[in-house]
Amino acid sequence: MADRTQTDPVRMEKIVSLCKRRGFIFQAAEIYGGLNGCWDYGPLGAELKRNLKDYWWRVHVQERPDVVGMDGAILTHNAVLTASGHVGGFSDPLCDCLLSKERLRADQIPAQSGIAYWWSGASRKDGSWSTKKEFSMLVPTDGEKDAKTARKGAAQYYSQICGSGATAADIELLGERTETVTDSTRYNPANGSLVTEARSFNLMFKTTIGAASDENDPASIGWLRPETAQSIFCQYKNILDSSRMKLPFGIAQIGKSFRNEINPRNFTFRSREFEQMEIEYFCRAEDGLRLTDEWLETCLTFYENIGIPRDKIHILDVPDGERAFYSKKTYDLEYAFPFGVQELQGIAYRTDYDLTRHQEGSGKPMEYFDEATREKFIPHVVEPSAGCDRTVLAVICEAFDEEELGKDGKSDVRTVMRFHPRMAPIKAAIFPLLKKNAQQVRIAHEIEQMLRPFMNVFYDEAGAVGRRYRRQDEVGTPFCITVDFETLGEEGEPALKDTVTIRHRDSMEQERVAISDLLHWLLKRIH
RNA sequence: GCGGAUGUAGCUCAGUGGUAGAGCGCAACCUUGCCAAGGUUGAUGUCGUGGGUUCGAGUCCCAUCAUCCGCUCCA
Repeated sequence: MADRTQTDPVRMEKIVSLCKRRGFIFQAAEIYGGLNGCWDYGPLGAELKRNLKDYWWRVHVQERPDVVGMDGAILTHNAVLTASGHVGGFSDPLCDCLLSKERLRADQIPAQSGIAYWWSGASRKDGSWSTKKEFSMLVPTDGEKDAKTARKGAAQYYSQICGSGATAADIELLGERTETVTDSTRYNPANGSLVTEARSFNLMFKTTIGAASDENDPASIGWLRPETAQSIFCQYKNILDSSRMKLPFGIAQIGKSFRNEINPRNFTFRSREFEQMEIEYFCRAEDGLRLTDEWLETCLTFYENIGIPRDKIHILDVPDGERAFYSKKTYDLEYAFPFGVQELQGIAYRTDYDLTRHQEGSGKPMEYFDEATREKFIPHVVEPSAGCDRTVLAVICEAFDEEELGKDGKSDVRTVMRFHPRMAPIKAAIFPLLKKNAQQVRIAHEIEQMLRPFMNVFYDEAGAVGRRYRRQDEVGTPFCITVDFETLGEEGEPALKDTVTIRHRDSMEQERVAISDLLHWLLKRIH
């Protein structure tokens, strides 16, 4: 297995730079200094993302008789997320060690007893600095630390906050007192240092609903959904009743979700606002594990069909103990981004956990009645859940290539985005060989008008044709169509009249296609 | 959230407290007969933002925002 920690920051910088330069992805609110964790898609990025979503929807919903779609509200009822466990559990109490600065999960600090040494402050022995900030070190009853170690730790702490390069030896501790503590979770077990007050980081965006809303009134609390899944579970019964679906069947949704990430990082990979492509596939309990494996295969095929080869996807069979407690099986599909191997998608067998929670929370029955077996039960669910923006980023990273084309000793690097044609933002570019040739220009425009209703195309006549090819390479246009002198029938074989040159992005090779065949020729390749 | 680094034209980056720069890109015209970098002309900057020091700040100081790296986190 490849080294999971291997990174290539230079490559990533080039990708980010190209994304901005060519209009794929910009930082949100850039002119105001940027908004942390938010990104905007430019003209080409919007096309790319739309191509991904459209293809996903076509393959997973429209081409399958057993999956239907929905589009749920982003604003979410407080009760929904209370029942799902998000309101109570979607936050972690965190605190920081004052001495080592490491971050700790407050609920994972063991209770310790012993003598706590407190200081009311400290000063530098040369008198150049002093503080009245309190600090404490614990000497546990059963530990190896003693008062001397505690004082040493305190001196180290104060020397750090002194900020003028003082060492622990330069510091004088003030106002020492001791206190017996029992079962305290306020001290870092690793070094005995006091930790900061636990702060709860709720990862959900809270809001209030209604003009006379009161944020203390539970009835007016609303949330931006942290995942699309919950609206599927909430509407499961309505969809079942209105669509006449029979188990096993799935409900798919593409839409925005929001998480107030503590630390957005890695370009669009971890954003505060992101789009998900999720399916909840409902089934009988005995089919859950088998269907999880089937969905794994379906998803791998999907990635292959958008230009991410199977061998680039790492399949992580999440082991016992690392899965969510309700999940009997989870696969994480990971991709080797230039910033490391990271999760693209999860496929989780979630049992009947979610529907059961909502049955309890709402008091409404979530059961399914199986006519064949005369059984009534809450269906189990397999959840293939993919990050849309992450997948766009993976498609971009996978497509990015720099090809060495140097000749005659001159170096020439061709930057080319090798998008799968069905993902490419621009499907074909149309050029007249010479913009001075009115006939070529006219025919090129006619071809543009002919193709435009069916696909995104781009007309260009500026500069030498070679330069135009290269410009299209950089945005990943798979086909360039050139109207030349053969098209006009003025030169070459008469058979070439009304044909055009098609130049392939990846191989740079050319072939001739009749104008009358063009539309069919292209549709076959971009579908 | 902590620590480190960075922030100057669309991009990549120079810039010693004293007039804002280069290469590429972009626009127009010329040239161009199929794979970039030929010619002429041109546009583009509150030097991330806000304070401060100074006669004078892109440069020094403080704060803040953002990005990257390392921690941490990622139900």
